[in-house]
Amino acid sequence: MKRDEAYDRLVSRDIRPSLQRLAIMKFLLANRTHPTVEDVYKGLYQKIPTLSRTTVYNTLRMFYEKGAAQMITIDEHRVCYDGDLHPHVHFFCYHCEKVYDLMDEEAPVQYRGDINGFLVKDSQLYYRGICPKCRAKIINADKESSETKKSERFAN
Amino acid sequence: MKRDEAYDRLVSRDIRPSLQRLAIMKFLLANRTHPTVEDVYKGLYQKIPTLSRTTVYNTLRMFYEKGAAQMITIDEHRVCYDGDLHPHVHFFCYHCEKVYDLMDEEAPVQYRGDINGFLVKDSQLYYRGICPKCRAKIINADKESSETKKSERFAN
DNA sequence: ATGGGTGCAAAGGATTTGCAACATT
DNA sequence: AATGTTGCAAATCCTTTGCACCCAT
Repeated sequence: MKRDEAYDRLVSRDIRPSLQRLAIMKFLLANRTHPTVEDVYKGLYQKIPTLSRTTVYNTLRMFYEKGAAQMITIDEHRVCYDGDLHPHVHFFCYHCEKVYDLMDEEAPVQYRGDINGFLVKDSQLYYRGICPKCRAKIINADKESSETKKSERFAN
Repeated sequence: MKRDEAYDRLVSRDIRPSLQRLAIMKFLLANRTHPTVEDVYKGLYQKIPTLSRTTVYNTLRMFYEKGAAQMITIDEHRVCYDGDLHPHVHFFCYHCEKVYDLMDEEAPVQYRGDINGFLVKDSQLYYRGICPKCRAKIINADKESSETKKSERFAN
């Protein structure tokens, strides 16, 4: 049984466990929804009213740099983070703009180290498309209107 | 021998080959350096002085949506594009901030279609780390100074 | 007192939007 | 005429930076 996963995650990566850092890491471990900076900030500033976005930005970035979190750039508009360090595939729905895990899909590569002189430190496998919920919505929406929908902008 | 690869690429994806679109696609096919919007704009506005960034933004995005180019979000700060449609691995050096192709690496997955209800339209495999040139530079730089360098910010 | 951590306000920069002008069929 | 395309200017929004304050050692 693990005592404090967040605390351990921090100290094992040489990150001093300040109040804010612990709270942010706890949030990351409790919310496996690939939160953005804004998500983390909003989820936390009630408990920590003095929290600033700057701290969240700096802290999440540092978590990534120290290997304590994954940084996900699947969404062109904003970065999000993942406390789950196990390699897994991410799926971005460009209809609802959410990021999903595709756990069943194997993430075949997670190379580290040297590849032809390139020093690989982390890797990400991204799929993009439309999630099941949005597919269902789109089918219904299509029955009612004919205006251009986001899903239709993409080639099949 | 191919007549006009750019033209063919456009019309085959139902994109009307305007002057600007042709120029942008030509640029993409001639410059396999993963150009950003700014790169394309700067490379073209001498020949097409009236060209606007807006058009480059809109056009590159549309190329992606129509399947005429790859959109690469490996760099958190800006999107870049790739006229090469063959699946291949991209490497981002967070020292020089350039995107490289890792052609030797196989891109093992390029799934399309339905995965557990998720409709996959495109996929990207990204590696991040330090490129050969920057590794060499860093080794030399380390001999001279001891200030914190970008490469040192990342855990090993 | 010294260095690390935090937070505010401002700056920076990439991308999008609204709309008018233009081209094309 | 109608529709699609382009481009300017403004707006938006994510992220970073500079700096002062605070806290812990």
